[in-house]
Amino acid sequence: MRLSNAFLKTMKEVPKEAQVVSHQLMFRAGMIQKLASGIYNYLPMALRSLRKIEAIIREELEKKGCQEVLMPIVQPAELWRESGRWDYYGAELLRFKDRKDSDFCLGPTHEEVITDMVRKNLKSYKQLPWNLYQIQSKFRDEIRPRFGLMRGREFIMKDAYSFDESVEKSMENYQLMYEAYTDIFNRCGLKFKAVDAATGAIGGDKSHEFQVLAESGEDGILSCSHCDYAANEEKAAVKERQFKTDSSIFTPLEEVHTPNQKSIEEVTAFLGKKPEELIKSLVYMIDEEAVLILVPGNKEVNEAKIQAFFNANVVHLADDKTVEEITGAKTGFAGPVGLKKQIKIAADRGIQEFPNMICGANKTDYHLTGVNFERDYKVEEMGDFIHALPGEPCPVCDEGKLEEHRGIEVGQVFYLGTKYSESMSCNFLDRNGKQVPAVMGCYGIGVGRTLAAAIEQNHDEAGIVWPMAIAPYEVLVMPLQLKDEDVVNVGNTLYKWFMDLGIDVAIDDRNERAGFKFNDADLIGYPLQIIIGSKTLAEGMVEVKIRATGEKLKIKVAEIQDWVVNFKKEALK
RNA sequence: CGGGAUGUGGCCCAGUGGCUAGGGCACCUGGUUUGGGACCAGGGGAUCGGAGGUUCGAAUCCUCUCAUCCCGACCA
Repeated sequence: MRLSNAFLKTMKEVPKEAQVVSHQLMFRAGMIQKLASGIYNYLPMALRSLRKIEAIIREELEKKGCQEVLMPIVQPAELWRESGRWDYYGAELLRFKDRKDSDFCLGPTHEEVITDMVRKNLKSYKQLPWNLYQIQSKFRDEIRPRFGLMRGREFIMKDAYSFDESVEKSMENYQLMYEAYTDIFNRCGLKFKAVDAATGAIGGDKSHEFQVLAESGEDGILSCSHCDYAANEEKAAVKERQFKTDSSIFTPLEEVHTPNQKSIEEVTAFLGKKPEELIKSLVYMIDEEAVLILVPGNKEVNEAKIQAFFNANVVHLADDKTVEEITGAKTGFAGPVGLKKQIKIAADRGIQEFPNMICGANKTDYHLTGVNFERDYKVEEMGDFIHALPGEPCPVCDEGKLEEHRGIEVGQVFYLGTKYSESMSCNFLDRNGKQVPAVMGCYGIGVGRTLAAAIEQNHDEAGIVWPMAIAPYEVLVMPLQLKDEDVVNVGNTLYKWFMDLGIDVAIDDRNERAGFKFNDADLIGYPLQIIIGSKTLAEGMVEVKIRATGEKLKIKVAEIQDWVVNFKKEALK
C-alpha cells in the first residue's frame, strides 16, 4: 500500500469522547470512526488487523476440528420464544417487526439459531461431536456503550457451539476450546489469564473467561498469590470455614426500638455495634419466587452467585410493596425471625461467625438483638452469597491471599449442558437407540475487543506498538528524500521485494518531511521501519528501526531481505 | 433508568445580548524549507445539534427536544 494514496488520515489531537488509550490511538491512527454511539466504521488499517486476528482464530479452531458456518444477524422471534429468552433477555435484545408485523430481533448471540440449525440435521450419535463456529457481527443494545471498540453495541464476535453425546464428551470439547483460546491469545501477543467465571444470561454452569490484564479493564479479577486459582470478582469463592457454636454465651432475644434507623450504618451507629454483628436481610425475587437472603452486615450480596445457586434466569431485589407484604414492616426492618409471610430463607455461611446478632424485627422501627442461628431461626439453604474481597484467604489453597487485578474479557468458554437442546428439542438417538438431547457448550471471542485489548497492552507515548502477528502492516518502507532518485528507486525496489516475499508492507511515498513521517510511523506502530536516507544509502546501507525497542540498525541493502524475513520469523515464534 | 457534563467547519477550542462568528490543527494554491509532527503569503469550508419562544437585535436568555460523554445501576 502506498501511503500517498491511502484511505488514511492520522491526527495529533483526539476527540474528547475518547477516554481510553486504545480508543484514542485507534482514532488518531485513522483506524476507526464512530457512526453512532457504540457503532463504528472500521477503516483499512483496523480491518487488516481484525482480519489477522480472525485468521489466527480460524487456524486454531480448525486444528481442533471446528467447522465454520455463517448464520443471519436477523433472527425470528419464534426461536427466542421457544428457548424462553424472548421474555427475559431484556432491552439489550433489539427487537423489531417486518412488514407483515412479525417479530424479529438482531442477534446478540446465536444459541437459538444454531440449535435450530443442528436439530434439523442431527439424527444419530454417530454424527457427533460437532463444533460449529462463525465470525460475524453481533448487536447488543447496551445501556452504556463505552471505550470505543471495548464495549460497542455492534461488534465482531467469533462464536462457537459444540454438540456432544454426553457430558464427558462435552467436557473434552470444552478442554479443546480452552486450549485453542490459550493458543489464539498467545499468538496475538497478549498477556492474559483464564479465570473462573459466572455464566449470566447465557446459562449453563461451568465457564472460564480469558482476561487480558490491563489497568483500563472493566472487570475485576481475584487471583491467588500462591496457587493458580483465579476468578472473576463476581465468581470468586469465599473460603469455607468451620464455625463453633457456644450456646452458653447466647443472650435472650430482645426487641429494641430503632426509630427510622434503616441502613446498616444507621443501625450500627445507633446501637453502638459493628457492621459484622448485623444480619443484612434482603428480599430477592429469584425468577418468580421471593426468597429472604441473609448475609453478614459488613458484606455485599453477590447476585451472580445467587443466580447460579438457584439456577435462576433472573434475580433482582423485590420492590418495596412486596417487601412490606412479606415482612409486615417497611423496608429496612426485615429479618429472619417472625416474618409475616413465610418464604424461603437462604443464608450466607458467614452469618454463623458471631453469636448474638442484630437483625430487623419485621416491625417498622424495631430491631432484634441476641439473634442466634438455629435457636431463633432456621434457613433452607446455606451457601456462598457474598462478594469475595482482595486480601481474603484463597478458597483453594491454604497459603495464598486473593489479589486484585483489572482485566478485559476477550473470550469466554461455557459448558451449557442441555439448557437449549432440551427447550428446543435438539435430540438424537444414542447408542441404546434412545432419544436424548445434545450436550452443548458455547465459546465466544470478541474480535474487536481483542484488537482494543492488544493496544491497551502494547503502546507507548508515541503510539501503538503492534505485536507482529496482528500488525496491519509488518514493514513500512520510508524513503526520506524524494528528490534523490536513488532513495526513491531503492524505496520502490524494497517495497516490491518485500511484497514478493509475502511481507505485509507499506511505503511512505508522501512528500512530507522526515519528522512527520517518523511520528506517523510510530503512531501507527509498524513493527519495522526501513528508513532510506541519502547519506546512509551512499554507504550502501539502509536503517531499520524496531518499533518495540526503539533500536536503530544499519543494514546493507543487499542483506535487508534476509534480515527482515528472519526478524519476522523470530517475532512470530 | 438515576446523577453529572457537553454540543460552535473534519479534530481541539475561544466567543455569555450588539458590526460580516474567531483561533490552532487539518485541507487547497504559490514560494522557501527538508533526519523527529517546518515557515511565509493567499484561499476554501459553519444555516453555532434541532424546534419553538423572548427581544429592535440571540451562538449567547427561556422552553421543549435530539445527540454525545463520564459515574452508577445493568450487561457476553
